[in-house]
Amino acid sequence: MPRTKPPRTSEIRPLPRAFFARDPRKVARQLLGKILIRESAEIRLTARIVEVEAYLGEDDLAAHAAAGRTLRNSVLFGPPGHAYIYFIYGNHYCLNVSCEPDGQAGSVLFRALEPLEGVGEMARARKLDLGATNKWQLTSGPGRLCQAFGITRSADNGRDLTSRASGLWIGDDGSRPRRVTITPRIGITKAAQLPLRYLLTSNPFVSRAR
DNA sequence: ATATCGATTATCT
DNA sequence: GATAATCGATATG
Repeated sequence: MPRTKPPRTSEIRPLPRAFFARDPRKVARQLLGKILIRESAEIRLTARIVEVEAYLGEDDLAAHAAAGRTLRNSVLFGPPGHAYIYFIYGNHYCLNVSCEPDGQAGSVLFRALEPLEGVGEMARARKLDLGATNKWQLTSGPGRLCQAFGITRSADNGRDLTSRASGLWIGDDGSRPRRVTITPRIGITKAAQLPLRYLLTSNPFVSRAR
């Protein structure tokens, strides 16, 4: 059955750290249908994860971990379940969650969300006039969803996404995706053929192929 | 409808 | 100095 109404807060439980201490491909697949939550005294934003990509360890030439550990990518090599945020093209932030056990690199990139709660706030953050027709523009892309959620590297890199207390976390409301499509990753030049992009089949909130 | 391009900066060669 | 896990705008069919 379609989920048109937002889940109740009490029904959403944080994903445990063990969920992320695995192969990014498995984490990516299972993150579909989960919920990204930003909450504070002033704001509550929730959105369902509808599109992600897996980035593997140092053997994955498309991954930031490919060149080994640096100051920028150190979160990738740390404990699982933490936010790795990077700045790209002089304009945009992108959000990953670290995977694999501590010491081993790997992550999942958040590419698109389906907005649930706080749509007005997201539109304000995106500087968009919200109409029924353009709701998908809020969070259909890795840069867009970060802007909608106010995610920046300085504020959020390294944040623990398994803790409600962190104010940015990933929850499970018990829903299970109906059908999943797997395609090559988008926007990369190296290892571009690997099928590591996971999305909810026919979901209108996924990003458009570029 | 698709194609191309400029913005703007952290990071790496 | 070149590149980049992008986006939004403009040009063209």
